[in-house]
Amino acid sequence: MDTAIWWIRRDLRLNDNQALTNAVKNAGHVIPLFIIDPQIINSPNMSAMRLSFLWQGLEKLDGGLRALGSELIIRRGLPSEVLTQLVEETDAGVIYAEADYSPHAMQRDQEVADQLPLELVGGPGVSHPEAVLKQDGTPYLVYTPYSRAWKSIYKADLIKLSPAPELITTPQGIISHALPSEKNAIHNHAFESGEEVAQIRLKEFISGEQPPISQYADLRNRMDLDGTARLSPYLRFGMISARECVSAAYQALKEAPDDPARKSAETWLNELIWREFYITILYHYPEVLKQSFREDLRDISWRNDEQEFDAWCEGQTGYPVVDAAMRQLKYLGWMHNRARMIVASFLVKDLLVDWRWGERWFMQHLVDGDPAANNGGWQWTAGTGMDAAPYFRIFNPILQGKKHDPNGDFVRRWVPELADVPTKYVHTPWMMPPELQGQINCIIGRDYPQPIVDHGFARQRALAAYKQTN
DNA sequence: TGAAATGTTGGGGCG
DNA sequence: ACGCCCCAACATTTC
Repeated sequence: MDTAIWWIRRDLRLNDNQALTNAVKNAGHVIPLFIIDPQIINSPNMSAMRLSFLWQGLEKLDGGLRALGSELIIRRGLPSEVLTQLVEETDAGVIYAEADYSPHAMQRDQEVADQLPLELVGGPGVSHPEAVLKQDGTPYLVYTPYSRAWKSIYKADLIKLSPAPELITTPQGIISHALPSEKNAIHNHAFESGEEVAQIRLKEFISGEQPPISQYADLRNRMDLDGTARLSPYLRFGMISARECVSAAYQALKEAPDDPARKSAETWLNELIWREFYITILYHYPEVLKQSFREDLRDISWRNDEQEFDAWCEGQTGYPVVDAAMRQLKYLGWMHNRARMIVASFLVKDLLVDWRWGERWFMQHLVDGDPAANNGGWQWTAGTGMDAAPYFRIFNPILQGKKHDPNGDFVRRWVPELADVPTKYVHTPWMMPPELQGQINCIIGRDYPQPIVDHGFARQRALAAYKQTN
């Protein structure tokens, strides 16, 4: 077996890459291949920013490969056809790829495996979806027991990272297609693509440079601060491995036995395990992409008002925190985790819009957009998922703003109309006395919208709508 | 990884 | 000195 194809999908990295490691170990020649699958690229759920992030990530990967004596081969087409063709061309004896458990990927890989020697190794998370199960062999549906079982299986000393290869030998003269010409159309300053950036970000986060991990538990909910790791886009494309992140979390836990730091490391580890939980759920229950997990909540009479949905999308609801977050999403292709919960609760509960509308909008805009985590998050907020928030848990956008953006800096940054609103009114600008509105040249209803719905009223309406299905 | 409604307690003003 | 009321602060229940 002299030639192996390393089929790259969501593992754009050289470090701790089991597919790559296997290929290098078991074959003299390795062909790193990325297939531009028109089905994925042209999907209505694709985001322009996510695509740009991908193209730029591929360029970075190509650079890394060239430093090791190799290069990235790019082909366009249906994966099974492209691979058949390339195997014929190069006489490759095996294809290594990192497993991907989303329904679309599983079907694609099955088609390939039916015709070609495909070896799936590793995966998007630390755990295999079949590995963490209850005594009776069925998947956990509640997070806490799941995480307990997860931690008892994947202990710190079990996670051994494999270093990047020192040399990759790739046959010369294999035809590679160019990346699309619009690949550099969007440059995201908040999330520069590539494995190198991801590595730096993880190290800074752990060592406590910019957002100190020792205060993560306290600061992670502050929308006005950079209290989170901001690694989600890199995890989404495997520019850093989940194993490396978990390993780093364990390390931080070991080195910080006292409280603020210890609790922070534990909290971050749990966030990573939430990711594993949702990957596992989607693997066992792929139908959650189509409908609510809970059967008793499948026929809520959503209002689905298109105008209100548009106002939500564009950050024009009149609730400053909601609008700031939605504009942050559009601008950065990323939203703070706390903000995701707030805007999701607002859409689903206050506006009574089907959670799937919000799920789709997020997929169309998030650089880190991933079906498992995104669906899990939306079903959690809507109360329709497993171990979800109870239906009566309705976020108050004003209180959430005051609590998690206490000075209003997050609002002022993303909603410039409100830049001069004093902190007292920054989360309730419609309460400003008319004189003040004139003074700062921010007339509510003219320069910034009135709230499109009264939260108190909307809350009652949501409770009634959810109760009706029970 | 909520918020609102309702219940309880205790200090202080006051007749 | 006493009972009464008010209400903030906190606790519990409910959605």
